[in-house]
Amino acid sequence: MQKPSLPEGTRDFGPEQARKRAWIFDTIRSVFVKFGFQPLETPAMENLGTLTGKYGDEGDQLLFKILNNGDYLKDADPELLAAKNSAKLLPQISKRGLRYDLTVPFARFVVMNHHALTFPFKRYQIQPVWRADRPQKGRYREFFQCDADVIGSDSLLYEAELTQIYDEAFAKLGIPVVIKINNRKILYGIAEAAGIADRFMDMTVAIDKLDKIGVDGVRQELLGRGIPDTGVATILDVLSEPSFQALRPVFANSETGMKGIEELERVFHLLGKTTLHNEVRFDVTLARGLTYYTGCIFEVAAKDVKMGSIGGGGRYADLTGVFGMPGLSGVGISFGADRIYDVLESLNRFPANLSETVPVLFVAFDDTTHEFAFECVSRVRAAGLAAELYPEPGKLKKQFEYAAKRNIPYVVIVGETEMNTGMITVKNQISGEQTNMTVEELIGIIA
RNA sequence: GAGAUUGUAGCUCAGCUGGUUAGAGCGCUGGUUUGUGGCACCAGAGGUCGGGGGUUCGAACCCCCUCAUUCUCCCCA
Repeated sequence: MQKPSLPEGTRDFGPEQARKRAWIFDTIRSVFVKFGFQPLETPAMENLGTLTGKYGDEGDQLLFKILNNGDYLKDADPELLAAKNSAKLLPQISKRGLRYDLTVPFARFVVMNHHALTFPFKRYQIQPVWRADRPQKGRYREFFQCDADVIGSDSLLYEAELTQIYDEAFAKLGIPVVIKINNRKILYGIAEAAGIADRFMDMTVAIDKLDKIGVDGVRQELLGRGIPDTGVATILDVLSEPSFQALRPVFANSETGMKGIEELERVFHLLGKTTLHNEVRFDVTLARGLTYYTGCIFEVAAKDVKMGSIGGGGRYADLTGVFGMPGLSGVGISFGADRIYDVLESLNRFPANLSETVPVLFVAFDDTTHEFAFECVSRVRAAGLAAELYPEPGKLKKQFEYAAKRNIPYVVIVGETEMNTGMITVKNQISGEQTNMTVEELIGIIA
């Protein structure tokens, strides 16, 4: 007899948790639908070639690979095997992997189905993704993402609308957030102004850490990455600017940087015509790791809770290009459902009524009354309402304890008297009040 | 991949510098109540002390190995 356990970084979700999670998904989905996004589902596994090379070297490391079926070593190169060369051996023993995010499978889907799609194509997708990461606070190896992406339009309207979606969804979820916006073009402009356009990636990785390691930390990081003193000075100077408008003089010689400012200007202009519940803030230090972002980038942080970002996204000018279909611009956002769950739990913001299961439980004394109770419970269900009948007639104590543990607010007692008169005894579990009535009257109460 | 942390009953945890039959609270089962849950009281079940090896007269406690957890770095939702 072995002790059962779960793989590292995965979890079961009991009834209570599953209800709360369903509420999160339903809430987010309702906002997606309101903005005209259509549902999409893709397989848990993709061909490995679809996934590799999309998330950088580090991302490839974090992909879960699926071992081929059957005699998977049959075609393996003996030399590679002997040399224990895992990297080169991999394609010979694994041709599939678990999806790492929902964006790349979406791009794959669009390329495969572009003939049947109407552009701009707006889809939402709520499914688990897997990363072979080291689990820690707010980080799991299996977690759900809720994505909304538009592909086939470069209109900045969508940047504004996706911001609205974030704002509305988090308002509905009851989580106060800050929605941070930046633009990769602005980051590139800074790199150009600092004369280190070729070290763009190094720069973004470094300044992304500002709120974590401080100005001095960023300076060390930049210098450590081999960026010259003059460049570092320019970069640190820019980081203190709270407004993207102030960057205009810096971008005097950077066409890309100016374009970034114009894009943000347009997005904020549109957002200015609506009312938002949460703060939307330009943040020059927002960089985000994924390599394919080219325009606006988003990140959502919960206020008052120490947690990594609970949402992120951005514009990618050419995501489908790697699948042989260049020129399709896309923009999307993602909600981290598992972290949102953790935030709601620590904020104690889940709606109270989520713990209620069914409104009424029928209990009986013997086989005869049990059968009559079965008729009664069926009539309640026929009226479209949820109801349960305790499986065994007999001791009331046991049946009442069951009702209490299940948080069932009404218990109907069906005995000989009730059966003969048709007047069932209905007990309100919260007030303790007990009254006789017909099944129809009960239906009226719980409806 | 690197570092730290924790692992004792179903759950949360005590368990002294190594010393007899390893404890508590909650939960669970039965009873006080064969037409009434929460409260109270009574009784009871439940533990290879994560696993393996070692030191010792003696190990939950010390040492080594191993597995797992949680957290930090890297990176990310």
